[in-house]
Order: sequence, then structure tokens, then C-alpha cells
Amino acid sequence: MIKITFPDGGVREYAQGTTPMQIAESISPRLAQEVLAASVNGQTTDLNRPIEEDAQFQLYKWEDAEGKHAFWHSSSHLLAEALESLYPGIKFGIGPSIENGFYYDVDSPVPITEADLPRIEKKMEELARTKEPIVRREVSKSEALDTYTKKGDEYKVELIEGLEDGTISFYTNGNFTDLCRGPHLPNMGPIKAIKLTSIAGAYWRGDEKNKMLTRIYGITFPKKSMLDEYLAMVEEAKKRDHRKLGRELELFAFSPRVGAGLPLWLPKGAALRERLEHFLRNVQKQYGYLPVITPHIGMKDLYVTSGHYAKYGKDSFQPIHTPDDSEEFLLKPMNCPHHCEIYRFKPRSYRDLPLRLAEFGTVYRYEQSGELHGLTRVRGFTQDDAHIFCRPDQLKDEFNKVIDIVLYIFKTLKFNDYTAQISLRDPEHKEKYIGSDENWEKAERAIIESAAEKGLNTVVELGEAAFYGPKLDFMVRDALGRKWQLGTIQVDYNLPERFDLTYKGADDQLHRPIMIHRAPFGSMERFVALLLEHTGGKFPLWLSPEQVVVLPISEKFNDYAEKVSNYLNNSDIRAQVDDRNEKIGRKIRDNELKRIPFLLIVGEKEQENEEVSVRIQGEGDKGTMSLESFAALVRESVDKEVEKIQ
RNA sequence: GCCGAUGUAGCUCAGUUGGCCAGAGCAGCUGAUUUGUAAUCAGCUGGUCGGGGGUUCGAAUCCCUCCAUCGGCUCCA
Repeated sequence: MIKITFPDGGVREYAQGTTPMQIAESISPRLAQEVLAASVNGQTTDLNRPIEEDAQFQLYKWEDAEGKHAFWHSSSHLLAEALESLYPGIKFGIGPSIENGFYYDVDSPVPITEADLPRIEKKMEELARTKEPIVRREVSKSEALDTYTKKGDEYKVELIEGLEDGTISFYTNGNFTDLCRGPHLPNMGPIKAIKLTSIAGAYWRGDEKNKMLTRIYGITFPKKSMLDEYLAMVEEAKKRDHRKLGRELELFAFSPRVGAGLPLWLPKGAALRERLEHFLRNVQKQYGYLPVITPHIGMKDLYVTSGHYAKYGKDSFQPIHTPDDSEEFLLKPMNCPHHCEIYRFKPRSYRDLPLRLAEFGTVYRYEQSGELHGLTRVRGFTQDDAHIFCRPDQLKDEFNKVIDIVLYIFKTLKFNDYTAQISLRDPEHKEKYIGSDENWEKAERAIIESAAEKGLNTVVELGEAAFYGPKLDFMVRDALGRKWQLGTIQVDYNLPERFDLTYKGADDQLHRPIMIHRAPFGSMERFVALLLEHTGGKFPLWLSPEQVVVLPISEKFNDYAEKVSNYLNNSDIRAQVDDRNEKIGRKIRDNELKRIPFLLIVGEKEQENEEVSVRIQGEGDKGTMSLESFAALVRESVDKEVEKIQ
């Protein structure tokens, strides 16, 4: 007998070789129906793999990530089986489960296009209906190699070559056998609703030097209704796409004549951006930042010195030449070298530090054409940049203060579901980075310690560091679940060395300052994009480009409406009058769709009593109040939204 | 940059076995209406069918090419 310990602490005895499925059945037949995967001693496993020893044990259903992944991973095998029967001679790369569904990378002798997806779906449905079992078999490395060499599948051969003997297993469903670690569903029966969502190219092993395979994405569910719900949710999310809202709310635009990836900020977008800048300037002022301004170009040599030219010169807008061709300039791709030169303006004392130089600096980077994406990835953008030059003993404190700023901003703007990502150097490829091992280790330690001190819930990513130093990035998802880096804090020992920055210490010796790069928004463009998607265009009152629109019932009350609007504008409230010759219902509708926070309806009653009739966006009619109390209401609402820094 | 798809009026979209002057709704303009809490009515304007080249008696429709956009991949100082 073996002892099986459950998550709630309960222990039951089973015969040696009992499978997770049998355990589930022994608990309840209903559970056995719903269970999708199990874990034994923390390792997820197949439901029909015998357990030989005492173990910690857990069953997973659809509600658990592990259950979903087993489900989707099996679905990718189902997709592969369908593909193999429809496209003889097709070769397979990898086919994992992902956050929402799964994909399989294939190399097909005939091109597969979007139009083929329904046919493949049908085949998958047909195969799933037979409830074919998924069978695991452990094989030797030589047998595995032999199988795929014979089949002529060079991708699988390459994968097997990288595996250790004794750890290799095959899974078979129907006529399809795949190299796979598992775990899987016992059979394809539970896969009831299938949707192949898209088809795309993907480099083999993620390396652009390799051949591009065809990647087919899909998602499956145990019930048709769940698929419908998922597809409806995706449709709903698309309505919050910042590119769509940006046009509808007249915030920003692009023009092919100006150039791809070069946003044009429309008046309302510019107003919004100005509010955000103003907000951040105030916060930074309280934290002792000093605003500076630097030019949009710099001599090429500046970036050679910083090391950026060697790394990114080829991927930048190419040099701007003087008329006589004697000198070369670069469109500023980053602000740091300019700020280093400000530091060098005069000799610095230890008493001057930390020196915090801040600039809303517009930079230009030649992003690959396929990478451009609305406001989130552009070729010209404005960083809410600052560089903190400090002594080693100040580093931790400065770093912590920057984290405070980022958290304050995220809290104020209600970005609650961010991920704090610590991006470290890839220890396998140190040659991709500049600077000494010692400095890298110091910098990485500083970030890890600060994040821990601030109680951040972090994930560590190796190989995601900047080439000059490690980073703490605040990642936020867009409406469709894609992750974007917003706030970033970076420790840099390298630029101070390259620019030979020094300060005179209390010991009368010259010392090297440490530099912190930081941008709480990341860039104004990306931040506004994410803010748009998170709010669906319903900005907090303090940020709304238009806070109040006054709607006169008819032309007769235009003068009074104008008077109301003037009063509000004099009280620092952004108000306008909608004096179009339209019925009140029409004006309400149009302004609601523009996400105006407050609508004031004024007619005869209001005019007589110096009152306004108030509508709150999305909430409807709130009744009548005096003009003064309405202004007070707006002021209070704004104050509530922006909590003071303690 | 790579793979695939898309591009028709300011916006959303009809229109392809190649064939009369390319359509609708919304927006815009003009007029009527003077309105009480999510679309008043009527008339009118607006398009080198993304750009260029080609095939054809004839191209929005077929081919080539460039540009832009979308979904991925790669990249992201």
C-alpha cells in the first residue's frame, strides 16, 4: 500500500500502482468526469500513470491552470493528428499550450492558409468525437532518433538530440505519435469546442536565422458555451483597443505622409497628455527632481562614447549631416548621454548628490516595420525620463524612492494588475552586455534587495536586462492580454565610467557616481495607450480633456449655457457648450459616447434659479443643483481621485 | 526585417465567374424644426476604389511592385 496525501492534509491509502484517475473515481464519479490532470509530489502527470510510492497528490480541473494546460496541450496533439491526416508529409516543430489555448508549429509541403482552418477544425472535431485514448510510451534515445530520422522530420530529430537518454517519451493519439513530456488527458473525449484562431509565421526555435515555420493557434473548451463566451469576450476587448478609441475620441492619429510610427497628437490627446505631464512634474518636484531640457539631436560621437552606437547604430535613423558634410549627428534615440554631459558641466561634490535630472525627452528609434503597433510601439516618442546620479551609499534609498513614485502613479491611475519584472543579464551570453562582472553583480543585487524591501511581487527574467545594466520593469497588459513595459528603473555603472563622471568625496578623492535611469510611465505614448484600454476611454475626471459639457435645451438658453460654462472655466473646470441645433436627447447621446464625465442640461427652470441639471457619465440623471454646489462637487471629485503624496 | 491577411467617401461597410455614370448608413453642409434626459425631418456635397506599372476592347475586380494597416515571429537602448 502507498500513502497519498491530499492538499487539505487528508491521507488515504491505495494499492501500489494506482492511477490518479482511479483515485479521482474513488473520491467521486463526478470528480472523475471533471478532472483533467494531476500532480504527484509537485510534478504534473498523466491521469493514467501509476503511482508507485507515497506521495503528495493533487487533482486539477478546468478551473486550475494545470488542468487547462493539460487540456490545451492535448488539443495541440489533436491539431497535429488532424494536420497529419490532411497534409501528408507535414513535419512538426513544437506544439505547446499557452496562456489562452495552444499552437503547433509545422512545416507543410503545401501552404496552409486561413481559409483551410475550418476544414482542419472539422477534422479535429471528428477525431475528438471518437474519444481516442492518448497513450504514453517511454523510449530510448536511439529509438526516438531512429523513428524521426526515418520519418525525415529534422525538427524532432534536433529536439531529441538535445535530450538525455532515459527521459524520453512518446504520446500516441490515433495515427499520430509525438515526442512529448506530457502530461495529457486520458483521451480526446472532453475536447468538445474547437476554434483555430489564427495562423502566423514563426522562426524555428525562435531564431530569425532559422527557417520560418507555420504556426497555427487555437483554443478549445469542454463546452460549446464556454467557447462562445470566450469569443464574445475577445470581441468586447477589441472595442477597448486604444487605436480604435484614439480615433473615436479624437486623441491621436497617424498619417502615412508624416511616416509610420510617428503619432500626431490631436487637441484632446494633447490636453490629456499635458494633464499627465503636469501630474508627474508635481510628483517629481516633491521628490527633488530638477527639470532640464536637451536638444533633439546629438553628435554621433556622443553615442559612440556611450556605447549605444556600437549596439544600435545600424538600427537607428541614419546620421544627419551638416551641409558641408563635415559632421554627423544622430536624432536622439535616448536622453542619457545628454544628461551625462549636464553632469559634466561642472565638478561635482559628494554634497551635490544625489543629482536628479528630469526631462520629458522625445526620442526617435527606427523600430522594425513589423513591430509598429498603435501608440504602444512607435518610432518617435516622449519618455518621462530622469537620471539620478548618486553615491554608492545612496543607491538603495534612491532606488526605493523611485519604486515609491511608480507605485504612487500606478495607484492613482488604478493600474492594479501589473507585474514587477526583474530583468537580469543572461549568464550564458555575457558578451551581449558591457561592463564588468563586479558591477553587474552589484547592480543586480541592489535591484533584488530594493524590490524585496518594497514588498514587490516580482518575477525574474534572465536575459531581459538592458545591455548596460539590469532593470526593474513594471509590466501591464493591454485589452487583448499582451504585456507591455510601462515603468522602468535601471541601475547603471557603465555610463558613468564611459563618460568618466566623478565627484569629489569627503576624503578629498575622486569617486565614480552610480546612475539610475528611470521612467515611471515608460513613455507618454505607451502609457496613454494602456490607460485608454484600461479605462475604455472613461478617464478619471482630473484627466478628462473635457470634464463638463453644457447642453442647452434650445437656442433660447444658449446664453445661459455660455454663462455656466464661463463660470466653470473660471473655477478651473474644463467646460464647453454643445449649442448645436439638436434635440436634447441627441446631445446627451453624442456626449455620452464621447465619455464626457458630467453633462449639464439647462433650460427655463435652470435659468430662472441659477441652477444646472446634472448627468454623470454612465449613471444618468442626478437631479438639479446650484451652479456653486456643482463646481464644488467637481472639485471634491478631483481631490478624491488624486490622493496627496504622504 | 520575416510569414500571412487586409486596404472602396472623414468613419463603418456593400459591390469580384472583368462590362452601363461605384453604392448604403453615420459624419459634414443647407433648409425646416426650438426641442426636457441616449439618434427630428428633408435636400445636397463628398471617392484618382492605397500609390505606381502591366494584361485586356474594357480593371475596384486579374498579374507585378511599392506603401500603409492588422495578426503573429524576431527585435525593443
